[in-house]
Amino acid sequence: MSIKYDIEPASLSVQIADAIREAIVEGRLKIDERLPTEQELADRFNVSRPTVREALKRLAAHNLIRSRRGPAGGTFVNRPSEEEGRAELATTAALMVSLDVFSLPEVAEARWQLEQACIPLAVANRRPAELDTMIAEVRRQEDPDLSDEEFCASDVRFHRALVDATHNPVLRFTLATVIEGLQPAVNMAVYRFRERAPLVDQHRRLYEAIRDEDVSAAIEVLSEQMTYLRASYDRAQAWREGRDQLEDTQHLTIAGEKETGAV
Amino acid sequence: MSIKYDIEPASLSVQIADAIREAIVEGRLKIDERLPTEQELADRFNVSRPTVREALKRLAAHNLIRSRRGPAGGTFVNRPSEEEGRAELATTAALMVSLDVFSLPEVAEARWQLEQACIPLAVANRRPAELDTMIAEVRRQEDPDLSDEEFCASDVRFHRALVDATHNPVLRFTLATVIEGLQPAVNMAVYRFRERAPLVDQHRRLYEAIRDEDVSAAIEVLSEQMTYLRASYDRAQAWREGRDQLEDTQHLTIAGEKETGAV
DNA sequence: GAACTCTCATTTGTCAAACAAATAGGAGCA
DNA sequence: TGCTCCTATTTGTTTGACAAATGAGAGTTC
Repeated sequence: MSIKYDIEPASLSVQIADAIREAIVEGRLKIDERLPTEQELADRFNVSRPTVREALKRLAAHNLIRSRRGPAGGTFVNRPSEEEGRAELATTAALMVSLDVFSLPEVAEARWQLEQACIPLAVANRRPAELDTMIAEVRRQEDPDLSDEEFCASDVRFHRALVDATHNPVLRFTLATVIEGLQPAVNMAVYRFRERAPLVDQHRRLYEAIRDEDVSAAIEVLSEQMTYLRASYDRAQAWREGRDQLEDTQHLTIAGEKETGAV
Repeated sequence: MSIKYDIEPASLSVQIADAIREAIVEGRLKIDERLPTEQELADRFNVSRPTVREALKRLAAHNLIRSRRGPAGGTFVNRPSEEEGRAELATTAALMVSLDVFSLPEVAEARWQLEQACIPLAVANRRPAELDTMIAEVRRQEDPDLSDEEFCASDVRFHRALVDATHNPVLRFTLATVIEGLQPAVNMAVYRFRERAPLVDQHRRLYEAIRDEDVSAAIEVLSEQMTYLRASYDRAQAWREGRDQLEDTQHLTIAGEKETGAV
């Protein structure tokens, strides 16, 4: 299969997208610089405008470019922000776990090890802002009226604050995969199979350990939480596999498939 | 800025892409299932075929779909593979470091902590295959005739084998960001500022520690390597910042911008 | 009857020309 | 000077068409 991709040339829109992408990565197109107009690009590459537009949409899908209409408009090179990159990592990861590429216990083990790796730096570099966020989320999680969705979201924010406390952008970036991508999807898959109280208690103790600069205590709490979660994950994973047996063959209906009318 | 995105509706191609993406994620479109033809989609969404195609290209950019021509052709939902997901993470990360979103010392610190996190699992789960790969790469790195590019590539393969040894797909997936994305770019940025011999020696001792199931020794070697690299990174970072001062304003020339002739 | 070749219908890939919509800048005017 | 309106530019979208790939079936030959 991969051989086929080598011998037969990629479609024109792919070639053009790659060429522009390369120009951006190598710095020939600088950040915030304006690209030629679509018509000019079409002329230069000897293709039609729709083909150029397909290429640009490929790049836009990765947030490499932005477009504006009007005389001062055009297509511009986007400055890659850490935030947008994190979002892309997160959606990629969420897709994979939602389509069962990863099993829940695997996610649990990975998250455990990765968050553990953050503890020493978090203890060393944490600032009041992150501590405030953590304890605020703990208090929110203690509210029994909190919806399941909000509890899961708060859980994610708590763990993100832990990673933020390292004050290392690369760690924050990399762990977006598990914290903002995998964990939300996992949370929604398992929230029926666990209790809130133990988690909140663990969060509070984790906060206290970070606050008191006690690395080993923090690691201990984290291990405890992951041991607890692993049991829930096992139950949820079993349920997931059972569910797959009797999945109903839903007919294809794509959302938004209707009269858009006001075109 | 974000407000603007909320009030003004996204372009049609974005709306359609999101709708189809949602259908995939929610399972209404199953893996390897065939989507309606482009003309059918255009009719259903009440848009033209080029608009549908732009939407499909957005999804294709994320490897969510594939297309084939012919009677049995069409557009199909891709099974997301761990490998493709890793590639996407890696390219995203490589883009960010090549455009100076991250500083080299930050990358060093993150990589150190993250690889450390892999050591316990690697020691517990390593198999002969990974050990063989590691020692093979060490031997290759000892060859003084090896080109700089090949040495850097071997370095990446060695560290990837370390992560592979954990036999945890989520860890392998997540660390692709640093191992396959950041590290190659960093290597090319710093290879002039370090010696090979210490690195190869460290790699050999790291291999031996993993082989002998000695966690603390492995972590020790890793710390040593990161301490050594940090100095190189600092020098390279200083050079990078100096280079930015006098960057020449290259004129825009996009590669492949020529007569494609055989269209 | 089996196997081979050829034609054909289907579907994506690409092109061409046009209109719609947004918008910045300038002409005209008070 | 400052306001309004017009206009040119550029992306967004439509329509219609042709090119290229390719699987399936008809027809032919052994």
